[in-house]
Amino acid sequence: MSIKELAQHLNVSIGTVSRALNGRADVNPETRKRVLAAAEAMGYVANQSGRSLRQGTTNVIGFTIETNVETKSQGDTFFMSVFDGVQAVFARHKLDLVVLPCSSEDDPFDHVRRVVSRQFADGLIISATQRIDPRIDFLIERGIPFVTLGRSQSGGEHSWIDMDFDSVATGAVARLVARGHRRIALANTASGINLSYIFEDSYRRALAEHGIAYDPDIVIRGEITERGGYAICDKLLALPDRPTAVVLVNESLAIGIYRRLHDAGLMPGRDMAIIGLRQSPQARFLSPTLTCHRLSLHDVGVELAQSLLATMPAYKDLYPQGVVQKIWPMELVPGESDPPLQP
Amino acid sequence: MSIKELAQHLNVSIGTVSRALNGRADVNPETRKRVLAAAEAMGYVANQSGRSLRQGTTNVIGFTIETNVETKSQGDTFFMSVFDGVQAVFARHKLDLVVLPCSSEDDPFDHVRRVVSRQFADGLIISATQRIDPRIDFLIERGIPFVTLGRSQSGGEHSWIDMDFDSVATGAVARLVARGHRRIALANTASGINLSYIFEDSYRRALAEHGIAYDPDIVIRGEITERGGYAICDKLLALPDRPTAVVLVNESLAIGIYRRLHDAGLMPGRDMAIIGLRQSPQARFLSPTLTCHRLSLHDVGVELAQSLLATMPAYKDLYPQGVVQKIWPMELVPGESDPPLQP
DNA sequence: CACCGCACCGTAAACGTTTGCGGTGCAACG
DNA sequence: CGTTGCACCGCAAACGTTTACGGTGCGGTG
Repeated sequence: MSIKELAQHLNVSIGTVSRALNGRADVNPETRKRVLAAAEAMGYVANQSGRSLRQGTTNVIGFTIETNVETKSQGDTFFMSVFDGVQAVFARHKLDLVVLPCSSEDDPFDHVRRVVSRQFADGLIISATQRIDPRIDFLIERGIPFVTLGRSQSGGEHSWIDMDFDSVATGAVARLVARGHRRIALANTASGINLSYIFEDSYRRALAEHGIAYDPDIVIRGEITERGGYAICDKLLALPDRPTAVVLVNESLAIGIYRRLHDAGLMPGRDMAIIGLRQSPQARFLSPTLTCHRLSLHDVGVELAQSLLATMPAYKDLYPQGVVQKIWPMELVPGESDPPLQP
Repeated sequence: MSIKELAQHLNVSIGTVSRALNGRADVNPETRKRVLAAAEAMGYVANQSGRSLRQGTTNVIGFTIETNVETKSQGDTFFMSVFDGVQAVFARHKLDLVVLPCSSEDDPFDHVRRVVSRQFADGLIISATQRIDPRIDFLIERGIPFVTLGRSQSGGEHSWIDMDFDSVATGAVARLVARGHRRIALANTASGINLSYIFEDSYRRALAEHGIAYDPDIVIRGEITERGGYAICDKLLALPDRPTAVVLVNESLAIGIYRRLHDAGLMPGRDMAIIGLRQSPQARFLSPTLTCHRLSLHDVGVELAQSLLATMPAYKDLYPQGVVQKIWPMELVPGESDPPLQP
């Protein structure tokens, strides 16, 4: 079912059919109606390869994720919610979202290079940014429109959306200090993801502001999974001078930490104050409830999509915001896991 | 950087370049080496649109998922593991996996139709199969190679992989009966997903085998989320003749059920026996530990990929298994959540 | 009546590949 | 030396679009 068949069925030239379908001006309204009707009836839809060969554009946006659940995971419904927001925007422009998973055996840089050379997409959304991320320099050099979900120190000016981990870390420390805590641990991720640096820097700055000395012994890095949380809590409990509170870089850790405390006959909150990151469905159902932070991932997705379009020449007029670098606010949701310290 | 530039840089015809790169026989080993070296050096890689326009093939496999987290979908971690297995197979054949998320505002059938008409992929993996699933008939009619993750009653013969929910349901009932339970509830999903029918049928059959009457009051359907679990448990606790055990169609429910029991001053296991479905990271860290079922999602992904290739003409010789319809075993992992009933 | 402008449409080139076909040159064979 | 076979390579068509360009016919204007 090619445009040629459709054309000779209608007794017009293929040029006219193409113009009619693409909404060009110089075509008789009457014939346009005929063409549209016939296309609908015969189920014609333009071949994507032919079209993109001619126009050099695919109408596809790629979203890279990493399938390494152990170290990079963001929680169980994180990406699904973001995708939903992204699609809400793209649907209005007849753009299709495709997710390009980078397998755990593959290198993220190689992955992006392959994606680019295969010309899958007109634009890319990159997640899990590293502190030094060669993908960013590469994409800038190649002139591929892209946005990252997460900041980086790499490369030149580019659009990114990130969450306000700075405020979360400093706010959590301040809140714990106000509640009498002085020995505040940090549970961080061991991966090179930029978030881990931002989070730890802010944590250290907040400690300094409250006149608390930084103690590397209570900054533990590990897998940001339930199992990782268990292991991290294990190490904290083994310390001679046990911390009274811990700030988490990821809410999945909370599950494991709760479990480890229970196994030691201790009670989360009372025996160790805990502040988690994002209000995930699981964290919401912990007992005692986890103090964490509200965040609309759907809206993050919307913002990602709009920022990407703003960098694409074809959509510049519709989204004139230019380069956007936005830190998304996270609002603290008080729970029962960080009560005032009992002397 | 087209094949033409590469060719005139090498002083050969584009045909020769193409043949050299594609490993055809009738090309001088010496020139092939030159071509490969030059392609590598100049960073040439064949334009996908041109190639697929000519050959009618994209070397891409699509995997549809639904981002409607509330009702249908498994979470991120479920699919990430599956993707990883799928890619392990595809990588050997230079096939690329792209994930095609169906937004929560979109209809899954329309989504698949758009995917097909856009000619994104040479083959498809379809998840979240409905009991009656028009996508299956559509794909068969169009002759698109595909596999489904999940059975269905629709359409003709096609390949599918599914998990052994039958054995899980009957095994769970049998185990609970052996431990003294007679009043066994079922927490099911309210969506039209085929799994819910299979699960409930098996549950009813198992009850009958043990001479227990089916009671619709203790079969509760709702969202398969933590919140859904809370609501379902709410209903169970409100019943005049409270069940002593509950079988779950999804392990996320367990989190909410545990929470609801705690809120009522009850203890999971002791006051209500619980058997979950899959051994997820969250479920593993519940306390008391959840009795559930082990399952290698990576292997499911591998099987999905192989079964799909078996239906594609180009790979038939490598994967000669034909139509495969496989029920994947799930092995019970005993936990503390279903102890013998105390009289 | 001659001319112009305009609305509409057909023609054909171009996008980057792959591949069947034919052609060249060389070695081997009779 | 003539013929054949073979290894290798160039030529050009084809895939399905989009789009610049030119052409036709018509109504309107001078």
